[in-house]
Amino acid sequence: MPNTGAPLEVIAASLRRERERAGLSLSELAKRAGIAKSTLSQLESGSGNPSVETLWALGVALGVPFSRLVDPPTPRVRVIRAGEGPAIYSERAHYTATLLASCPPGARRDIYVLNLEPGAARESEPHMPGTTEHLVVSAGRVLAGPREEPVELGPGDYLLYPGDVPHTCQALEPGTSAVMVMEHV
Amino acid sequence: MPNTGAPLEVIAASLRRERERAGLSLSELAKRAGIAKSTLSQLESGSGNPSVETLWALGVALGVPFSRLVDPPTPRVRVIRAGEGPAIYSERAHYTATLLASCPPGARRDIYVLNLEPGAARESEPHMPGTTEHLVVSAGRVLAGPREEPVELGPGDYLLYPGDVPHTCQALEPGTSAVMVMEHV
DNA sequence: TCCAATCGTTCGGCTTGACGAACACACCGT
DNA sequence: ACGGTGTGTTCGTCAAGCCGAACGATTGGA
Repeated sequence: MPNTGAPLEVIAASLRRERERAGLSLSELAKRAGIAKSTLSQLESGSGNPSVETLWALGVALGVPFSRLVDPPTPRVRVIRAGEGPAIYSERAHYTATLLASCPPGARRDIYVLNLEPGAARESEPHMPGTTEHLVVSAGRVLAGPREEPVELGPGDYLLYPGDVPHTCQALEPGTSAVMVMEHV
Repeated sequence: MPNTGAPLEVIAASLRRERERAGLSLSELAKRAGIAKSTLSQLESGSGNPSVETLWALGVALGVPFSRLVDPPTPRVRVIRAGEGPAIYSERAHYTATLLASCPPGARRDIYVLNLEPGAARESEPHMPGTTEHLVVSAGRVLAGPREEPVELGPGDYLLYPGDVPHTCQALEPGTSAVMVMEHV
């Protein structure tokens, strides 16, 4: 469920936050971005519906990526011990996925720790279009990737593959574990 | 270097790409998004400078996050074997960071594999404001986190901490390795 | 005290994005 | 052949974003 919240208030808040963090005055930022300071004033006050070019110029002048202005910020510190955290089991494939960092507003990726045992492969149907998966093996050996062209990986190996096509993930040794970053770009 | 390329052509291309992927006609999408199809037509043709509300409505109707429309897409499959790939060394701290997936347009995260040996801690100065770091330990033990409140982690443990304040990372056992996701939200 | 500079706000104007209707075109069933 | 429905386009009108200037408020120095 992307696009949470009303964009205009978020933009207003983000704009003011980023500007103050940069230590710029409203006038100074407006000058650097090449827009009228009246425009910026109205934007920060929540009134107004900026065009993309205006927002873009502000993002450049602030030195922050565009999306920082339209998505709210993120939390602070968190620890999830091994074995803790929300886990997803699959008895069919001896498969455990622990969700470490779900996709909060402002991010577009999930981070999992996978614990796999040899046996039936975990066959995944396509996810949301545009998804890509990053896999880094911590221990053991896995056979993973697109269903037509899987790749065998060992400890330290890294694999990038599209998540919006059928793909597979299978342990080749006991005690296999890996880190997966699922990206919803 | 955020915000590459002119936004309007990117938006035009993204809009058409996402619409065709969703199997929607221009008229149908316009109706679902609650905007005039003439507006959408001009947007996809590259002319026009849409307001945020317009783009937002289109993002919702397409079921894609806002930023997908303003940033270009991503590649396909890649493998980086353990020991390969661009590595960053630090003889002071017995520290090796291998960049697996840099931050291409469309993504806002870097993925590293860290190989650490006990010794001097790696002290990091703050990165770009808004950066957060995710750390998953593969083997060994590490002491990492904000400089004032570091956390000790073992295999499978996960840690989230802000990257825009001073932080540290130190191996407590030989042969320590971890996966780090540096996020530039 | 007074002046100058900077802050952020508010007020007419010009420009432009968004809308709806009309348009040409392609396809399908009658 | 002929309506009928779908596509995506172009045109004129209206509303709104953006701009520049003027404004009151605050600060610091002469």
